[in-house]
Amino acid sequence: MKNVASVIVDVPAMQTDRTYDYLVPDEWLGSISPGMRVAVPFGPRKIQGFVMELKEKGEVSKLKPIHEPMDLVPVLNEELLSLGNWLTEKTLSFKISAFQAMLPAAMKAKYEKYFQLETTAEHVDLPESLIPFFKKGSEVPWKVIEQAGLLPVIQPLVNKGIIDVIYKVKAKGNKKTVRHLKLNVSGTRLQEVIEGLPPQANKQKEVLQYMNSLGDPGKAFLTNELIEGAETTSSTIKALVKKGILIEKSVEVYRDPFENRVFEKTTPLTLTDQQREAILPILETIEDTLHRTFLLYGVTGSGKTEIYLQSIQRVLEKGKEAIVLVPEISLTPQMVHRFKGRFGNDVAVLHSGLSVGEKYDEWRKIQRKEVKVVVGARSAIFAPFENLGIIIIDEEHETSYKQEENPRYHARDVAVKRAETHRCPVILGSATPSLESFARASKGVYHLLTLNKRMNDGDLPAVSIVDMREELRSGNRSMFSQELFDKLQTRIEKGEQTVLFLNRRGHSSFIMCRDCGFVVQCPNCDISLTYHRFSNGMKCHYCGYEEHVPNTCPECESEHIRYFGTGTQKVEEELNKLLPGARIIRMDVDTTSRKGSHEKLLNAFGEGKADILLGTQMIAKGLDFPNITLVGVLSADTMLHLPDFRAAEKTFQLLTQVSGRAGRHKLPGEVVIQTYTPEHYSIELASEHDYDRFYSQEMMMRKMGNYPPFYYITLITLSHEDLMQVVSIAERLSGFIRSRLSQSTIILGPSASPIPRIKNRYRYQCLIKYKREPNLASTLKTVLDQFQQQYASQGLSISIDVNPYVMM
DNA sequence: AGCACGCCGACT
DNA sequence: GTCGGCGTGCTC
Repeated sequence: MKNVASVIVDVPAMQTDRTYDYLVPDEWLGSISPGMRVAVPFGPRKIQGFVMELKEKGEVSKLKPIHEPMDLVPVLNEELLSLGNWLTEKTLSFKISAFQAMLPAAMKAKYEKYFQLETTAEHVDLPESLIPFFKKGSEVPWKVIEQAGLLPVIQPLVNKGIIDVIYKVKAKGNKKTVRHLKLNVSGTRLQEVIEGLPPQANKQKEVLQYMNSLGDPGKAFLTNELIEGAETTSSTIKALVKKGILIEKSVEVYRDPFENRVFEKTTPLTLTDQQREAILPILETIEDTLHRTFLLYGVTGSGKTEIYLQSIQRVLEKGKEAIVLVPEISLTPQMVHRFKGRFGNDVAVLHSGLSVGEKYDEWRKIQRKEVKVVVGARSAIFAPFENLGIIIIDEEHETSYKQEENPRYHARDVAVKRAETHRCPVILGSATPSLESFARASKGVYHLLTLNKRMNDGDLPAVSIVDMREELRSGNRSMFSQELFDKLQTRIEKGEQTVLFLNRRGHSSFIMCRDCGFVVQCPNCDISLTYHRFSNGMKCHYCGYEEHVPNTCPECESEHIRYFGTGTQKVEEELNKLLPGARIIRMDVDTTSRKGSHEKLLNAFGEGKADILLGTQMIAKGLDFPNITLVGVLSADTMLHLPDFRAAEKTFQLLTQVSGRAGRHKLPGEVVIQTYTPEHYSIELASEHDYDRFYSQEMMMRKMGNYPPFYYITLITLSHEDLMQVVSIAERLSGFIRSRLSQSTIILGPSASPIPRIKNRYRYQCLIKYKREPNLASTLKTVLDQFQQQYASQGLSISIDVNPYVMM
């Protein structure tokens, strides 16, 4: 009899990253299976865990029983369980973190401690101060006692066993339910029942008649529905329930984030010759149930989405399911519309704009096989489909597909892994593919599909580069070049729309003294504080530290202290000054933080309610309005100077992306790029829409620098409160790694991280570059084992990022 | 991660 | 002599 369950417990630590065995109590036998969440005792606590397998015998003799199951059906199927193990190995994360990453946040357990009065001790005299708390029941949350400052009072009682500490595992409030009411008597007996009611119960009789009059007697009513329909009150209904004539039942309902929204049904468009050529190999792969990865390289406006849609169509016809990944912010309403328009209610949407509860509901639809297509951000790659027919990753080059916390996975890798198991195609789509993917396509690892014509046969917009140094020399100190300003003005006169793009990354406003150059820094982190207008304060991006803007320079007491950098607000102000009549919509974190505001602003712009759309990264993609004829990039080079070997690639991608917003329809588009480094190849080639040349140029740079795609990289970051400690540990660590890895592997460092201190912890890092390193995984595991165990107690922490995208 | 168990300083 | 500091080690 398999009545022992091995369980991964919810304790993300090196020492607990393994299974623990528990007894399955008889009452749950048969109803607990692998992939379910269970509440288990762990030491004195009670915590959540995932059942990995059922077996006959435990590893140890004394097994504790499972406290209770937390699911009726497994939340992780066999595929996802093994995917979790794979993920753990690839990313060197804890198993529990991998499993949790695959589920909606609502499924992460919450823990609460309670004080409980021993039942046998009920008549014991409690200290007076405690009596009010235990008056209502024998359980009181730990927090309540703590806040009342009574922990010292209660402690001795706990020691004496008069009061126990109990631990509860709480599922976060997730299921939303409504009450359904049904008749409990058959239609034929109903008249009898009505007649049997007391004569004064007129209202009750009416309700029953009403329910009877509406067709089949088994029909369920919502409470509200019934109250309205039968013109009655809840007390009447309660009475009927009490008499057992009506039965009441809680039924799970979904919160529908797209409630009351009609999606116009669309039908497949006729493909262009080029599109037909591109889709053919995909359809063949679907037909033959093969795994293949395609790189769909198509210029903006070339109709990639239609290829996705028609490929999915074929997959659905074969009775299979599809996952579509889109970048976090660009999970634009427009994208959702296109999918919902084509596939209607077969689509679930999973993205960060949804509440925890809404995400849970969408996930449940997938689990219950109520949908066939999921459109979502990174984590949607774990959608619990069992019969996957295709995985699509749109804007494949986007870095948001890499998770920057444990498990540090890349959705692209997971996609390929899942597609292998399901024997289905993966489509990576982009107008500016990542170097990694394009290199793979060139080597034939991926199959390259090219769309180099725009669907409307329109030309790509003309791009002009403005050298801002020249502007400065000729006396223009504003943030708009003459050219951009002129063009902006013409658009407004003609009633056409402009998108102004401000790249704020690495350019956030900081406070600087103009006399001595002093920059206000965070006391805990080695980074300058960011100016926030609404609070007139300065905030640290990394630790949240906040202080007021000083009136005088703390260093030289000069009063010439002001903020630098260009925020969207500042641009807006200047625009208002220069073009008083222009209507501007500003999109940044401040204006889009409220739910749905992102969409609202975009809609307003689409409806022509503004002349200028001003924003940061978030407006770079998805935006597709016919009246946009001008795109301005205020400073193209801000991210070029970040300590990141992908800086040029990111700049090129962003500029290309932004330029693609102009002239997508009938009107021709123009793009103005302002920069201080016009000669940089990423800017120059972006202006010429020349991906191929950019690719070969950048490949050369990567080759010279021994960076991906020529080398794989892994970044190890150590942090510690004590500078001397990190340095010496980092030295030992790099020595150890060097001794274990092959000769051809390059190990850089240890050196201070680009941000050498965060939250008062000093940070050192080692960068490993390798082509083939079979020992890497085992070496890194050993590193974690030895160093973490050795140093965790002394406050050291180690983070390992395989294929990092953020080097800070 | 928590939590208990266990061994050394400043207090009734 | 005890209360309590947090180092060490375990949790099926």
